[in-house]
Amino acid sequence: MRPWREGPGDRRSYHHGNLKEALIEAARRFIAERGVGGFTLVDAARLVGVTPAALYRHFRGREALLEEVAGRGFTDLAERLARALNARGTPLERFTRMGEAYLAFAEEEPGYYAAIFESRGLAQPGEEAGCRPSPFDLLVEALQTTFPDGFGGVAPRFIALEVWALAHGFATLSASGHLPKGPGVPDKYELLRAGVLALVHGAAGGPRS
Amino acid sequence: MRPWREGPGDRRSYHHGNLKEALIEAARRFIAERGVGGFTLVDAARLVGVTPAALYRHFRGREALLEEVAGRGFTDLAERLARALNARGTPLERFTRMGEAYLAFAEEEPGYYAAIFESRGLAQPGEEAGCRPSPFDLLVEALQTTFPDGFGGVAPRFIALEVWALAHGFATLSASGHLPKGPGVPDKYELLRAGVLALVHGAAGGPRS
DNA sequence: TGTACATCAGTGAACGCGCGTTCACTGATGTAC
DNA sequence: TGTACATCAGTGAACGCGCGTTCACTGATGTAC
Repeated sequence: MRPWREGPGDRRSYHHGNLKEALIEAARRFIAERGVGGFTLVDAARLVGVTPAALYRHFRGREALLEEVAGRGFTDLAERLARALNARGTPLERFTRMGEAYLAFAEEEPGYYAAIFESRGLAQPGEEAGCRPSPFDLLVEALQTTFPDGFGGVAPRFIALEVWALAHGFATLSASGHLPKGPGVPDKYELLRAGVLALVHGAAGGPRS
Repeated sequence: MRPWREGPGDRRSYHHGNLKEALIEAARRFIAERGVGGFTLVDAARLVGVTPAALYRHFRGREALLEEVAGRGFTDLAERLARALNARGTPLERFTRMGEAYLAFAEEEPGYYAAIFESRGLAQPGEEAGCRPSPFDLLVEALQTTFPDGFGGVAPRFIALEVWALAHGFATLSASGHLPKGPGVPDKYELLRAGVLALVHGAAGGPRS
């Protein structure tokens, strides 16, 4: 976490040149370390090598910066999911990789992940129509194309909520360190894969005994 | 949220008499409203009708109070789960009620729920042996007695992690308002019930097609 | 029952700190001529 | 190419605020005699 510009003797210029992006990046890192509540404008400005007041040239305030971070995270997540879904492989393989991409995003970008759920959530892509599909929409779509025979009369949105809750559960439990770890213990990727298959097939078949 | 003792003219006595309990109660409420990070000693003291300094007669500091709240929540949750598990009904009914009790706890006691996951988690009942079983232990035990035939070679702890992640996912998504609500939409209780059944049977049977 | 006194749970004032935000300012940039 | 000037992105000092924590204190309680 080296500041963009070093100490006062070392600054490249009076103008930063890329301050808005640098502040968003700093916020993302601090939220990852300390959570949304622990994030502070003063820290972000210091990391970037700028006075706290400089921030107000680019954002209306703390809340606006957080919203911007959440927006970036939202877009990033949607892109990752879409990429996994559109990759090579059988529909089931691609669907499985989408789940892995979700967990990987939460693990690699905990700042984004926290910011997203603090503000907007996963469902609303934007107010106006014509936007890119939201992560949740992508999940519903993926379920429909991966399992064209349906789920025994159960709505895809219902299954999507199950899958999403499971993935979110593993993501948050893992982030807070509450998931057991070790050599013989299955990790969250394995757990999610098995769980999603069970949810998908269990819904179609119902109880067996 | 009326203070325990009203304004200065109205105080029952110089000594509060029940300050420790009252502070824990106040903390629980404030954490429920604003999260662990948003909880403040000053607010808790004010709600109870006492100087912030009075708190230090009963707790070493903010962190100690939070730990106490987490401990209460941990015990309360374990009791609720055990009660659901030991009630009348078939094993499956009791197991189902345990899941409902978990969601109800997270909904009715969001302060406890947040405090638990901020500090200790669900698994460790205490350092020394001979403690009451933790909520997670209860879940594993319930799975074993409810499904004595096992899960097709899958370890009960594996299934327990799946079920727990699903329940935690619904609990947190619901708490942050990210679960769709409405007349025709299934609520989290219904979702959890269906999901748990799918997880349990899906694990035993594997993919069907 | 009444008095002296130790114990202890509160008070209230003060502290140092870091926060988000504001303001008048100044240094750098880039455009017009 | 050189100069004047408008624009704008930063500075730095200051603000009011609420926080957690400390300290010497004081009022209430309960016990010993």
